Amino acid sequence: MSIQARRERERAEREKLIITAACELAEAEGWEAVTTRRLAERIEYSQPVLYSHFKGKGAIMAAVAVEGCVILADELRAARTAAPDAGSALAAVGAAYTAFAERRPALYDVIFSQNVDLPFATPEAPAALHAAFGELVEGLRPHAGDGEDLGLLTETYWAALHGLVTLMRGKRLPAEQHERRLELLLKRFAA
Amino acid sequence: MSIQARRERERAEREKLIITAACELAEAEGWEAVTTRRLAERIEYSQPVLYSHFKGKGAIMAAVAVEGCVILADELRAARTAAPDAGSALAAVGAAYTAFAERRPALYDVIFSQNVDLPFATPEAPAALHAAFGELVEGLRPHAGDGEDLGLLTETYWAALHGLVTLMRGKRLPAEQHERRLELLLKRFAA
DNA sequence: TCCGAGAGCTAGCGTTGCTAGGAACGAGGA
DNA sequence: TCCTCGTTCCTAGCAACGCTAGCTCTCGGA
Repeated sequence: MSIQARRERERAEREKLIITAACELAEAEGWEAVTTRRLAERIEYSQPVLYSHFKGKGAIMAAVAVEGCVILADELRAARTAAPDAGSALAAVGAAYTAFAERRPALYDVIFSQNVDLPFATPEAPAALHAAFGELVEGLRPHAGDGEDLGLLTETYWAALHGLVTLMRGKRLPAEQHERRLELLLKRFAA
Repeated sequence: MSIQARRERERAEREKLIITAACELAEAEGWEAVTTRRLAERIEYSQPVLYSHFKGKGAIMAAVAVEGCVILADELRAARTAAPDAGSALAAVGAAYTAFAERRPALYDVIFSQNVDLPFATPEAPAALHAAFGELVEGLRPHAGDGEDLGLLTETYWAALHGLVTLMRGKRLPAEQHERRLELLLKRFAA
């Protein structure tokens, strides 16, 4: 029985190892550099071992995405609660969001841009993702107009942040004016 | 001399053929289905012929993107000039933009999401892309506040549209509420 | 009629994600 | 103590990918 337990524990540890290795590799060299062979080499096991833990590369990316949601939610909450007043919380959360995207692009991409077979716009989505969205909701709550759906308003604000971030990372928008665009966006959403 | 001319004409036609084949294939089955082998089969030439026209698959995608910019610019201009008044032009352009993204997702992706080695946020960017951006600028002009940079405001509005579109296509936002989110965005940008 | 340039083909390289099949290890029973 | 059987993990390989080397064959020009 305890042998079984040890095996399961070791297996869980190795699974964690795969996820962190994939995350590190992606952040260091981008997702296109994350191949199953390099990943296997990094965890010092053979390639097929990955497939005994995950259905495929996509499932590994999904696992990294779930971990990433936790980090993002933490950072957004920290930013919001550290804001001096409710009025500046929106700006704080927005800045934290784009900072996360800039600082951890691979993590951001796998959560919000890549196709990773995870439930998103449903209750089954990762709890941390709902938590992250909740931080945006709280940031916007004081600025929702009468009769405005707070959830929809948050989705729209979130989409704007996402657009700024992805267009910038894809070189469609010059990075140097990012702060001023963020400022403009805030002015439009702070009613 | 005329032989030379005929050859160059045929070559140009074949190049066009490659681009339209890539575009059609991408729109029918997505860019991941566009392989050099399938493309070659489709144009009824062997694979290496593609490389005598384009440096690689990326260059083919870039060519498709340039074509796509022309279509997008046309549709945005049509929407804006058909708007009854300057006040509704912003809504018209925004709706036309997201409609384009929804109707021609492969084209939209290659222009705005994929990595395609094209100059974007510079004067060397495709002229049609500047034209498309110009339509957004004109839509926003009546709504720019005093001291607001119209260019930056347009970039921000554009980013918001882009975010709505990409999050929806990536299943991060439910499609059914799209119209209401667009409405909310418009209300915030129509000063 | 012959030659040479060039266009386009076949074949193949290295890499990708993923899988089949066998070897080796280790727990449990005789 | 030894055998057996199940599990774990590795070697090897498949099909498909982007891309390229090198040969063939056509065809315009002398």
